[in-house]
Amino acid sequence: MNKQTTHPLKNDFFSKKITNWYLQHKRDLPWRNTQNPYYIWLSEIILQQTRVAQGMPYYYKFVEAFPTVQDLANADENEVLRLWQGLGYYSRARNLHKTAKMVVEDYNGIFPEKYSELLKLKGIGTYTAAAIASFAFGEKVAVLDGNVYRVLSRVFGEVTDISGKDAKKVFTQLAESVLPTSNSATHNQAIMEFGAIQCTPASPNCMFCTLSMECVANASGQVAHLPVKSKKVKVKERFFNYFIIEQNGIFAMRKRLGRDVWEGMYDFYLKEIEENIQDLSYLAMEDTFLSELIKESLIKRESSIYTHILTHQRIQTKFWHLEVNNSFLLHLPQELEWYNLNEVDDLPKSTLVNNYLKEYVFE
DNA sequence: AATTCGTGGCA
DNA sequence: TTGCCAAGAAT
Repeated sequence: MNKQTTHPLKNDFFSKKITNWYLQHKRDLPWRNTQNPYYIWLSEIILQQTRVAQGMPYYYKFVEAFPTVQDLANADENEVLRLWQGLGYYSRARNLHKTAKMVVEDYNGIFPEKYSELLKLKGIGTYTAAAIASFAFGEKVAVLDGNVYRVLSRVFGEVTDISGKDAKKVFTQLAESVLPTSNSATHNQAIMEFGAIQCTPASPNCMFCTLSMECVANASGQVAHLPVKSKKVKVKERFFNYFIIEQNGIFAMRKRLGRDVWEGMYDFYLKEIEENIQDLSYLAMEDTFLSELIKESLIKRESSIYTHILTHQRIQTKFWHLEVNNSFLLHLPQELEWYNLNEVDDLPKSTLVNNYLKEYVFE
Protein backbone atom coordinates (compact mmCIF):
# COMPACT_ATOMS: atom_id res chain seq x y z
CA MET A 1 0.00 0.00 0.00
CA ASN A 2 1.27 3.39 -0.93
CA LYS A 3 1.23 5.79 1.99
CA GLN A 4 1.82 8.73 -0.33
CA THR A 5 -1.56 8.49 -1.97
CA THR A 6 -3.41 7.74 1.23
CA HIS A 7 -1.94 10.53 3.31
CA PRO A 8 -4.70 12.93 4.49
CA LEU A 9 -2.82 15.89 3.03
CA LYS A 10 -3.38 14.75 -0.52
CA ASN A 11 -6.35 15.84 -2.60
CA ASP A 12 -5.07 19.44 -2.67
CA PHE A 13 -5.32 19.95 1.09
CA PHE A 14 -1.58 20.39 1.43
CA SER A 15 -1.49 22.80 -1.48
CA LYS A 16 -4.36 24.88 -0.15
CA LYS A 17 -2.84 25.09 3.32
CA ILE A 18 0.54 26.10 2.07
CA THR A 19 -0.78 28.53 -0.53
CA ASN A 20 -2.93 30.30 2.06
CA TRP A 21 0.09 30.54 4.32
CA TYR A 22 2.11 31.96 1.45
CA LEU A 23 -0.43 34.66 0.59
CA GLN A 24 -0.24 35.87 4.19
CA HIS A 25 3.50 35.56 4.83
CA LYS A 26 5.32 35.97 1.54
CA ARG A 27 8.19 38.42 1.27
CA ASP A 28 7.93 41.17 -1.29
CA LEU A 29 10.80 40.24 -3.59
CA PRO A 30 11.50 42.15 -6.81
CA TRP A 31 11.50 39.10 -9.09
CA ARG A 32 8.04 38.19 -7.83
CA ASN A 33 6.59 41.38 -9.26
CA THR A 34 7.29 40.44 -12.86
CA GLN A 35 6.55 37.74 -15.40
CA ASN A 36 9.44 38.79 -17.61
CA PRO A 37 11.38 35.56 -18.18
CA TYR A 38 14.68 37.46 -18.39
CA TYR A 39 14.34 38.84 -14.86
CA ILE A 40 13.02 35.57 -13.50
CA TRP A 41 15.87 33.64 -15.12
CA LEU A 42 18.40 36.15 -13.76
CA SER A 43 17.02 35.84 -10.24
CA GLU A 44 16.98 32.05 -10.37
CA ILE A 45 20.62 31.83 -11.46
CA ILE A 46 21.69 34.28 -8.77
CA LEU A 47 19.76 32.40 -6.11
CA GLN A 48 21.21 28.96 -6.90
CA GLN A 49 22.79 27.80 -3.61
CA THR A 50 22.57 31.39 -2.43
CA ARG A 51 20.52 33.14 0.24
CA VAL A 52 18.11 35.85 -0.79
CA ALA A 53 19.89 38.46 1.35
CA GLN A 54 23.20 37.64 -0.31
CA GLY A 55 21.86 37.62 -3.86
CA MET A 56 19.58 40.66 -3.66
CA PRO A 57 22.22 43.38 -4.26
CA TYR A 58 23.54 41.41 -7.23
CA TYR A 59 20.09 41.17 -8.73
CA TYR A 60 19.73 44.95 -8.59
CA LYS A 61 23.23 45.47 -10.02
CA PHE A 62 22.55 43.17 -12.97
CA VAL A 63 19.14 44.61 -13.75
CA GLU A 64 20.64 48.08 -13.79
CA ALA A 65 23.74 47.17 -15.81
CA PHE A 66 21.88 44.87 -18.21
CA PRO A 67 18.18 45.83 -18.46
CA THR A 68 17.59 43.39 -21.32
CA VAL A 69 18.98 40.03 -22.40
CA GLN A 70 20.49 41.82 -25.41
CA ASP A 71 22.47 44.11 -23.10
CA LEU A 72 23.82 41.08 -21.26
CA ALA A 73 24.66 39.28 -24.49
CA ASN A 74 26.59 42.30 -25.78
CA ALA A 75 28.75 42.56 -22.66
CA ASP A 76 32.25 41.13 -22.33
CA GLU A 77 32.65 38.05 -20.16
CA ASN A 78 35.05 39.94 -17.88
CA GLU A 79 32.43 42.60 -17.31
CA VAL A 80 29.85 39.99 -16.32
CA LEU A 81 32.30 38.21 -14.03
CA ARG A 82 33.34 41.51 -12.47
CA LEU A 83 29.74 42.27 -11.60
CA TRP A 84 29.38 38.74 -10.20
CA GLN A 85 32.56 39.17 -8.13
CA GLY A 86 32.04 38.15 -4.50
CA LEU A 87 28.98 35.98 -5.12
CA GLY A 88 30.87 32.74 -5.78
CA TYR A 89 30.21 29.79 -8.08
CA TYR A 90 31.49 31.80 -11.02
CA SER A 91 30.46 29.23 -13.62
CA ARG A 92 26.98 30.64 -13.04
CA ALA A 93 28.13 33.98 -14.42
CA ARG A 94 29.94 32.43 -17.39
CA ASN A 95 26.91 30.29 -18.23
CA LEU A 96 24.61 33.27 -17.71
CA HIS A 97 26.56 35.14 -20.35
CA LYS A 98 26.64 32.15 -22.74
CA THR A 99 22.91 31.63 -22.42
CA ALA A 100 22.18 35.32 -23.00
CA LYS A 101 24.13 35.08 -26.26
CA MET A 102 22.31 31.89 -27.16
CA VAL A 103 18.88 33.41 -26.50
CA VAL A 104 19.74 36.42 -28.66
CA GLU A 105 21.35 34.46 -31.48
CA ASP A 106 19.39 31.19 -31.59
CA TYR A 107 16.01 32.30 -30.18
CA ASN A 108 15.80 35.79 -31.68
CA GLY A 109 16.03 37.33 -28.23
CA ILE A 110 12.86 35.57 -27.05
CA PHE A 111 13.16 33.17 -24.13
CA PRO A 112 11.92 29.64 -24.83
CA GLU A 113 8.77 28.88 -22.85
CA LYS A 114 8.79 25.13 -22.41
CA TYR A 115 10.49 23.27 -19.55
CA SER A 116 12.08 20.84 -22.00
CA GLU A 117 13.46 23.67 -24.13
CA LEU A 118 14.75 25.71 -21.17
CA LEU A 119 16.63 22.63 -19.99
CA LYS A 120 18.89 22.85 -23.04
CA LEU A 121 20.34 26.20 -21.98
CA LYS A 122 23.65 26.46 -20.13
CA GLY A 123 23.30 26.80 -16.38
CA ILE A 124 19.65 25.79 -16.44
CA GLY A 125 19.04 22.41 -14.82
CA THR A 126 15.86 20.71 -13.71
CA TYR A 127 15.06 23.10 -10.89
CA THR A 128 15.70 26.32 -12.80
CA ALA A 129 13.89 25.11 -15.92
CA ALA A 130 10.86 24.26 -13.80
CA ALA A 131 11.01 27.58 -11.97
CA ILE A 132 11.14 29.66 -15.17
CA ALA A 133 8.51 27.55 -16.95
CA SER A 134 6.24 27.84 -13.93
CA PHE A 135 6.75 31.47 -12.83
CA ALA A 136 7.09 33.11 -16.23
CA PHE A 137 4.89 30.90 -18.40
CA GLY A 138 2.52 29.08 -16.04
CA GLU A 139 3.56 25.59 -17.13
CA LYS A 140 2.39 22.93 -14.70
CA VAL A 141 5.71 21.56 -13.51
CA ALA A 142 6.83 20.97 -9.93
CA VAL A 143 9.95 22.73 -8.69
CA LEU A 144 12.36 20.67 -6.59
CA ASP A 145 14.98 22.59 -4.66
CA GLY A 146 16.50 22.30 -1.20
CA ASN A 147 13.42 23.83 0.41
CA VAL A 148 11.08 21.40 -1.30
CA TYR A 149 13.18 18.40 -0.26
CA ARG A 150 13.03 19.57 3.34
CA VAL A 151 9.33 20.43 3.46
CA LEU A 152 8.20 17.24 1.74
CA SER A 153 10.46 14.97 3.76
CA ARG A 154 9.15 16.39 7.03
CA VAL A 155 5.47 16.82 6.22
CA PHE A 156 5.15 13.38 4.64
CA GLY A 157 7.81 11.61 6.68
CA GLU A 158 9.81 10.69 3.61
CA VAL A 159 13.08 9.20 4.87
CA THR A 160 14.85 8.63 1.57
CA ASP A 161 18.41 9.96 1.86
CA ILE A 162 18.49 13.18 -0.17
CA SER A 163 22.17 12.68 -0.92
CA GLY A 164 21.48 9.26 -2.43
CA LYS A 165 21.08 8.62 -6.12
CA ASP A 166 17.35 7.78 -6.14
CA ALA A 167 16.37 10.78 -4.02
CA LYS A 168 15.63 12.98 -6.98
CA LYS A 169 13.22 10.49 -8.50
CA VAL A 170 11.42 9.85 -5.21
CA PHE A 171 11.01 13.51 -4.30
CA THR A 172 10.12 14.59 -7.82
CA GLN A 173 7.26 12.12 -7.77
CA LEU A 174 6.18 13.34 -4.35
CA ALA A 175 6.36 16.99 -5.47
CA GLU A 176 4.30 16.20 -8.55
CA SER A 177 1.72 14.34 -6.48
CA VAL A 178 0.93 17.45 -4.43
CA LEU A 179 1.00 19.87 -7.38
CA PRO A 180 -2.48 21.35 -7.93
CA THR A 181 -4.11 21.52 -11.35
CA SER A 182 -4.61 25.27 -11.15
CA ASN A 183 -2.34 27.97 -9.69
CA SER A 184 0.66 25.67 -9.77
CA ALA A 185 3.01 28.67 -9.99
CA THR A 186 1.74 30.08 -6.70
CA HIS A 187 1.95 26.61 -5.19
CA ASN A 188 5.59 26.34 -6.25
CA GLN A 189 6.42 29.75 -4.78
CA ALA A 190 4.54 28.77 -1.65
CA ILE A 191 6.34 25.53 -0.90
CA MET A 192 9.74 27.15 -1.36
CA GLU A 193 8.85 30.18 0.73
CA PHE A 194 7.41 27.89 3.40
CA GLY A 195 10.73 26.05 3.51
CA ALA A 196 12.70 29.27 3.67
CA ILE A 197 10.67 30.99 6.38
CA GLN A 198 8.67 28.46 8.39
CA CYS A 199 10.10 24.98 7.81
CA THR A 200 13.71 26.09 8.27
CA PRO A 201 16.70 23.72 8.32
CA ALA A 202 17.59 24.39 11.96
CA SER A 203 15.17 24.77 14.86
CA PRO A 204 11.93 25.57 13.07
CA ASN A 205 9.11 26.89 15.24
CA CYS A 206 6.67 24.03 14.78
CA MET A 207 4.39 25.37 17.53
CA PHE A 208 3.20 28.09 15.18
CA CYS A 209 3.19 26.04 11.99
CA THR A 210 0.03 25.85 9.93
CA LEU A 211 0.82 22.19 9.25
CA SER A 212 1.73 21.21 12.82
CA MET A 213 -1.26 18.88 13.13
CA GLU A 214 -0.70 17.12 9.81
CA CYS A 215 3.10 16.98 9.74
CA VAL A 216 4.43 13.42 10.07
CA ALA A 217 7.83 14.55 11.36
CA ASN A 218 6.27 16.80 13.98
CA ALA A 219 4.04 13.98 15.22
CA SER A 220 6.97 11.59 15.54
CA GLY A 221 9.48 14.12 16.86
CA GLN A 222 11.70 13.64 13.82
CA VAL A 223 11.75 17.23 12.53
CA ALA A 224 15.38 17.74 13.49
CA HIS A 225 16.38 14.49 11.74
CA LEU A 226 14.68 15.22 8.42
CA PRO A 227 15.56 15.37 5.66
CA VAL A 228 18.07 12.54 5.92
CA LYS A 229 21.39 13.58 4.46
CA SER A 230 24.20 11.10 4.88
CA LYS A 231 26.98 12.50 2.76
CA LYS A 232 29.50 14.79 4.39
CA VAL A 233 31.87 17.02 2.47
CA LYS A 234 35.54 16.20 2.47
CA VAL A 235 37.74 19.27 2.80
CA LYS A 236 41.05 19.38 0.98
CA GLU A 237 43.97 21.41 2.33
CA ARG A 238 45.85 23.58 -0.16
CA PHE A 239 48.80 25.93 0.22
CA PHE A 240 49.14 28.94 -2.06
CA ASN A 241 51.98 31.41 -2.43
CA TYR A 242 50.90 34.38 -4.53
CA PHE A 243 53.55 36.67 -5.99
CA ILE A 244 52.29 40.18 -6.62
CA ILE A 245 54.69 41.42 -9.25
CA GLU A 246 54.80 45.22 -9.41
CA GLN A 247 56.99 47.41 -11.56
CA ASN A 248 56.54 51.15 -12.07
CA GLY A 249 53.03 51.01 -10.68
CA ILE A 250 51.76 48.24 -12.92
CA PHE A 251 50.92 44.68 -11.92
CA ALA A 252 51.26 41.25 -13.53
CA MET A 253 48.03 39.24 -13.50
CA ARG A 254 46.52 36.29 -15.34
CA LYS A 255 43.12 34.85 -16.09
CA ARG A 256 42.61 31.51 -14.37
CA LEU A 257 41.96 28.69 -16.83
CA GLY A 258 41.29 24.98 -16.51
CA ARG A 259 38.96 23.25 -14.15
CA ASP A 260 39.96 24.55 -10.77
CA VAL A 261 38.42 27.05 -8.41
CA TRP A 262 37.80 30.59 -9.69
CA GLU A 263 37.92 29.72 -13.37
CA GLY A 264 37.73 32.92 -15.40
CA MET A 265 38.82 35.12 -12.50
CA TYR A 266 42.16 36.95 -12.42
CA ASP A 267 44.95 36.40 -9.94
CA PHE A 268 48.72 36.62 -9.57
CA TYR A 269 51.66 34.36 -10.27
CA LEU A 270 50.86 31.34 -8.15
CA LYS A 271 53.12 28.76 -6.59
CA GLU A 272 51.05 26.00 -5.07
CA ILE A 273 52.88 23.55 -2.85
CA GLU A 274 51.97 20.37 -1.00
CA GLU A 275 53.11 21.48 2.42
CA ASN A 276 52.96 24.67 4.41
CA ILE A 277 56.49 25.85 3.66
CA GLN A 278 57.05 29.59 3.44
CA ASP A 279 60.64 29.79 2.33
CA LEU A 280 61.56 31.76 -0.77
CA SER A 281 64.48 29.63 -1.83
CA TYR A 282 62.31 26.53 -1.50
CA LEU A 283 59.56 28.12 -3.56
CA ALA A 284 62.00 29.17 -6.25
CA MET A 285 63.49 25.71 -6.65
CA GLU A 286 63.26 24.49 -10.26
CA ASP A 287 61.52 27.73 -11.20
CA THR A 288 63.81 29.86 -13.34
CA PHE A 289 61.29 32.67 -13.67
CA LEU A 290 60.74 32.98 -9.94
CA SER A 291 64.46 32.70 -9.22
CA GLU A 292 65.24 35.55 -11.58
CA LEU A 293 62.30 37.57 -10.32
CA ILE A 294 63.41 37.35 -6.71
CA LYS A 295 66.96 38.29 -7.66
CA GLU A 296 65.80 41.46 -9.41
CA SER A 297 63.17 42.53 -6.86
CA LEU A 298 62.82 43.76 -3.35
CA ILE A 299 60.18 42.33 -1.09
CA LYS A 300 57.71 45.17 -0.58
CA ARG A 301 55.53 43.09 1.71
CA GLU A 302 55.37 39.55 3.03
CA SER A 303 51.82 38.99 4.19
CA SER A 304 50.52 36.88 7.01
CA ILE A 305 48.67 33.68 6.17
CA TYR A 306 45.18 34.16 4.76
CA THR A 307 42.98 31.12 5.40
CA HIS A 308 40.25 31.03 2.79
CA ILE A 309 37.44 28.54 3.31
CA LEU A 310 35.52 27.02 0.42
CA THR A 311 33.02 24.19 0.55
CA HIS A 312 35.57 21.53 -0.42
CA GLN A 313 38.83 23.31 0.22
CA ARG A 314 40.75 25.16 2.90
CA ILE A 315 43.33 27.31 1.18
CA GLN A 316 46.18 28.83 3.19
CA THR A 317 47.75 31.66 1.29
CA LYS A 318 50.77 33.89 1.67
CA PHE A 319 51.14 36.97 -0.52
CA TRP A 320 54.62 38.05 -1.55
CA HIS A 321 54.48 41.61 -2.86
CA LEU A 322 57.56 42.09 -5.02
CA GLU A 323 58.76 45.38 -6.44
CA VAL A 324 60.82 44.71 -9.56
CA ASN A 325 63.82 46.98 -10.18
CA ASN A 326 62.69 49.75 -12.49
CA SER A 327 65.45 49.22 -15.01
CA PHE A 328 65.09 45.45 -15.25
CA LEU A 329 63.39 44.02 -18.34
CA LEU A 330 61.34 41.17 -16.94
CA HIS A 331 60.10 38.46 -19.30
CA LEU A 332 56.69 37.41 -18.06
CA PRO A 333 55.43 33.86 -18.58
CA GLN A 334 52.85 33.56 -21.37
CA GLU A 335 49.87 33.65 -19.02
CA LEU A 336 50.78 36.90 -17.26
CA GLU A 337 50.09 40.40 -18.51
CA TRP A 338 50.67 43.89 -17.12
CA TYR A 339 47.78 45.97 -15.80
CA ASN A 340 47.71 49.40 -14.21
CA LEU A 341 45.85 49.99 -10.97
CA ASN A 342 42.58 50.99 -12.64
CA GLU A 343 42.67 47.91 -14.82
CA VAL A 344 43.43 45.70 -11.83
CA ASP A 345 40.39 47.18 -10.15
CA ASP A 346 38.23 46.42 -13.19
CA LEU A 347 39.29 42.79 -13.56
CA PRO A 348 37.16 40.07 -11.94
CA LYS A 349 38.92 38.62 -8.92
CA SER A 350 38.24 36.03 -6.23
CA THR A 351 37.38 37.27 -2.76
CA LEU A 352 40.73 35.98 -1.54
CA VAL A 353 42.67 38.11 -4.03
CA ASN A 354 40.32 41.04 -3.67
CA ASN A 355 40.67 41.03 0.11
CA TYR A 356 44.42 41.42 -0.12
CA LEU A 357 44.18 44.14 -2.75
CA LYS A 358 41.64 46.07 -0.70
CA GLU A 359 43.82 45.88 2.37
CA TYR A 360 47.23 46.74 0.95
CA VAL A 361 47.10 47.90 -2.68
CA PHE A 362 43.96 49.91 -3.31
CA GLU A 363 44.00 51.35 0.25
C1' DA B 1 27.39 9.19 -10.79
C1' DA B 2 30.20 10.97 -7.36
C1' DT B 3 32.78 15.41 -7.23
C1' DT B 4 33.49 19.94 -7.69
C1' DC B 5 32.31 24.21 -8.45
C1' DG B 6 32.14 30.26 -3.34
C1' DT B 7 30.77 32.94 0.05
C1' DG B 8 28.83 34.29 4.32
C1' DG B 9 25.69 33.60 8.24
C1' DC B 10 24.60 31.01 12.08
C1' DA B 11 24.59 27.98 16.32
C1' DT C 1 36.37 26.61 16.31
C1' DT C 2 33.81 23.73 13.68
C1' DG C 3 30.23 22.17 10.89
C1' DC C 4 26.11 23.04 8.36
C1' DC C 5 24.24 24.76 4.32
C1' DA C 6 21.58 28.27 1.06
C1' DA C 7 16.00 29.18 -4.95
C1' DG C 8 21.75 23.53 -8.21
C1' DA C 9 24.44 22.54 -12.38
C1' DA C 10 28.14 20.54 -14.92
C1' DT C 11 31.10 16.94 -15.64
